[in-house]
Amino acid sequence: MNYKELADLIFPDAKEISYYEEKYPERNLPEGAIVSRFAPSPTGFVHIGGLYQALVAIEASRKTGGVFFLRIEDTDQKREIENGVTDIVNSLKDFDMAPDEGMISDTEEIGKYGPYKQSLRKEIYQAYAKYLLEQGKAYPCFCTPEDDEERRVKQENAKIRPGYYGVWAKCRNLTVEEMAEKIKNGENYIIRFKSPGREDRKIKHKDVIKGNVDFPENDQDIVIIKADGLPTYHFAHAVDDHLMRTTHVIRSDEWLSSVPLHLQLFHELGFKAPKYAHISPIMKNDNGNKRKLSKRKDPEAAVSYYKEEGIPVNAVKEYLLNIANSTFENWRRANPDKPIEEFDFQLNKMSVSGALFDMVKLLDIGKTVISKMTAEEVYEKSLEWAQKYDKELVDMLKDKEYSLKVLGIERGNKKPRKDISKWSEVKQNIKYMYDDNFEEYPYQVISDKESIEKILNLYIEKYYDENDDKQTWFDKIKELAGEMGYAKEVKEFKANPDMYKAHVGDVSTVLRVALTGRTNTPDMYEIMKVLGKENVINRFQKAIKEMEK
RNA sequence: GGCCCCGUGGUCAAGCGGUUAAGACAUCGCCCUUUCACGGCGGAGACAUGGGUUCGAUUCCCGUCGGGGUCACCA
Repeated sequence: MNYKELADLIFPDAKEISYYEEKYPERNLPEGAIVSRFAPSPTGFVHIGGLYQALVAIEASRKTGGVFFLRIEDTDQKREIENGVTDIVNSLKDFDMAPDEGMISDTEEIGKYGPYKQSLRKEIYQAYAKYLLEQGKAYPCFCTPEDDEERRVKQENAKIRPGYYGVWAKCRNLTVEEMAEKIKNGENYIIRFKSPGREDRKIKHKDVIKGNVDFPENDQDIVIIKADGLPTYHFAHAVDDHLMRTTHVIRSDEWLSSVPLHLQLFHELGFKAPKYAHISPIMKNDNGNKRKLSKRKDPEAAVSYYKEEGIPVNAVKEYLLNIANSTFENWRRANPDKPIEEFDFQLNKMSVSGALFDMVKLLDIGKTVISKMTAEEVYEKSLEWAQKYDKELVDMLKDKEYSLKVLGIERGNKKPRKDISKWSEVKQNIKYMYDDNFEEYPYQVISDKESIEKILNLYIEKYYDENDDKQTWFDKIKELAGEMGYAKEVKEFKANPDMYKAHVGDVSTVLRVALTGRTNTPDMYEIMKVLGKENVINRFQKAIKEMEK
């Protein structure tokens, strides 16, 4: 009995690896092209950190004329959730981040390097495991989970490094005959990698983001094929990223410490190792401590949150890009109207330390992004959002022509209005333009019934003319203020505060409150224009009646 | 605990041996203005700490402290 025969005994049907090497040839890509991927497990909702990684991978690959693909890492069926893959695919779509290759639905995929779902690649992993077995670089391990647990406890009690290595690697030293014997006897086993490493030796690794990092060599005989016949992450990573011809593995930095193992795996498998770029995760401040955004505690951890809140897709991407490459902000200021695709993203300029998530800043970007949109765009996007999340808004927006006017107030000029940061704010922002049943009339400086009635009546009867231009319109309000004995100019009022009870601004406020039920609104002249004469007068009359109650 | 990563204003961060230590968000004040949002101007606010190396350290080295990650038949 030799290794070859043992390998045949374990995987009798596995193909030669040359078959796969030929089936998945090196990619014919321009020099320097980055092939990267997003490789999530379908074990829960898509995390903002995942989206961040995917965005970085996309940017890196697109900027270099490479490929970005989506691989599903579903080798742990226990943790899998329903619709996991669909969620991932749709989340990427929602952010206009559909992959060039890989899964495009729960069952469909595109690209020549598939299958892109690991559970469908079982025979490939087995072929490579067999290849390792044949060379004596892997071996079957008959230790039961109980054995492993016992070992762990012993190691812990003795305060020595835990794991399956050295003298603790019991099955490592079994003879081929003993192994074959046990297998023939029907004993359960898994396949372990026979690590050639030594803990007292160092390896050097140059990470694209973290820079030079030295580690002790890996000496753990890690499991490569589990009892269910599926590979562990490490083995699948090596086989897949080799076969899919990944050039850059861009992943969360929780993987940094397994780099020695991965490098060893690539080497023993005879693969050229990819470059690694370990990204620091997005953190959150929790009572003075930094921690990862948590699925349980933080709603904003789920990408679905942004969709539900209606935070513009581009705002999220700009915010993330900003964290990824701090030069983005400067670029954006210099190029306020360019699409983000034109930004020259640099993988190696990423920050090494983890950023704290800043919702305030995100929302600020949201404001800016929305302020640059046309009324038509704002209309379409809000409607699209509303159809999913707010029927009342859908109703409001029914009259498109009118809505475009409403949303067009103070929009499209040099200093566009910046008051909406997300689609879920639209309704509150424009409600009064559709509905004149105000909960209250919060009058301010001028608040006595008599003065208000007088102002409103005078305005309707004597001053309001829907055909006035803006200057005339405002001059008339000044006149009205004068007629009431208020200061016609705010400056004058400020110069002689004792001479007047109020000023033209206070008169405007009365009109504004009567018209909109609010103290703060966009330009009132435009509001009146959009509302139209009939509405304006009706609203003022209603306000007068309201005073009499 | 071992190993690894990180540490510039509240936050994101430029800077990488000599700088008045940028900028953005947030905050405060003023200006603009019929209100708000915007815009303009200005203010306050930082190199975790102790040792080295150096003529000179935010920048380089070591320790300390602080934060994070990792040590599964999970990814």
